[in-house]
Amino acid sequence: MKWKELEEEPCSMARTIGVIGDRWTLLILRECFLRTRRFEGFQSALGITRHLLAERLKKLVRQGILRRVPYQESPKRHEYILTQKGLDLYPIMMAIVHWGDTHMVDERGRPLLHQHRNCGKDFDPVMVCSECGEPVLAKEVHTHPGPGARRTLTKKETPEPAPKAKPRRKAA
Amino acid sequence: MKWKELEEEPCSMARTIGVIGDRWTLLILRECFLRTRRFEGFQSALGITRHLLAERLKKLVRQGILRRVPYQESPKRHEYILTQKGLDLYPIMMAIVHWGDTHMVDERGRPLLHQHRNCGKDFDPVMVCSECGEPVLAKEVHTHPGPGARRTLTKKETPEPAPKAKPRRKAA
DNA sequence: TTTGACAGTTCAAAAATAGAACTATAAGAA
DNA sequence: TTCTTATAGTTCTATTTTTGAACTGTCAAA
Repeated sequence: MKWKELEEEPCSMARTIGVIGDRWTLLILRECFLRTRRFEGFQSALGITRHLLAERLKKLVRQGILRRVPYQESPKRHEYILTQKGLDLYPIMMAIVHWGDTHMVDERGRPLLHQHRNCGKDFDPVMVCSECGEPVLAKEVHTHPGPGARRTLTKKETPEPAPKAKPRRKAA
Repeated sequence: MKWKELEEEPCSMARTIGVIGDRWTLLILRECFLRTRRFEGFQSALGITRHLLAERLKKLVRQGILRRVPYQESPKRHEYILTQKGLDLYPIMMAIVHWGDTHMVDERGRPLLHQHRNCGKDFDPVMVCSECGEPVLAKEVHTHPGPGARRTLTKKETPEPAPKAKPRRKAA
């Protein structure tokens, strides 16, 4: 599977991964949410090669996640600002940070805390159900095909020549 | 920055990205949540090369995200099961899917719907504040250093030789 | 005895990334 | 005027990753 194809898969996850699913892109987006806007800012914060940075920024602009906005004439210079589509990535970023906070911290504790202006407290993100408001656990979720479905992902196009599913081995 | 170093950054996001932040790993994890457990299952569902699949599975096992469990003797065979640490990735997966559902669907609609067993309805994941229960918007969040902080990310080790920040250009 | 399922491993070729240098514009300093 | 610095890239080669395809080994069933 080529990465271009990913974006055409009938799977919202594959499509999203096709857009933001690589390490540098995720780190660039983290910087965006930390208010970095300029080429040099990204480069020095991340240590990414200038070549790759230029390429990734272009892709994010093409995808409508960042907007390239002029901030100075002669020489013309631009900064990169999150669009609404980009801002909508926030729950993904927070979910990633929260998993790291839970499973990847050392004895010193969390590197970064998040304060919710609304209530003034440091918080964790909690994923709840839009319908009943309760926290969602993986085990409580059943997936089923929606209108845009076809197959779950690539699945070799061959229509399963002979699905004979006889148990042929003794169980352990 | 090498990828090994990423995991040692004082940033929960960088550390998490070091573990799951590549395209194939995310797709493998998606398959895990769709109940795929075996090597051949992953391989045929994703079209990933066997070489990379073996490598990625090994890494996920090393990281404690998957457990390699024997399901048959002679020949010995194993399947890959999500640990609790792995199950905790669910909010990340759901956040990714939800962004795709919002921004990457075609006219046909969503490929996959998620039903919450608790309330019986198809739902969207909503990120709320653990303290006040309200949905969290990026603009309402203020980040500040926690106990494990040092710097936000790599930041060239040089301590800013001369940070003279005089405005030297006319604004646009 | 041959075939097929399963879970990998091996190896050459192609693609992506790293690292470093180079280009260009313009302001300010010497 | 010339030199240096800031910013935002581009270009080039070397290294690393990923792909694609074939190969290995165990066992069961035909």
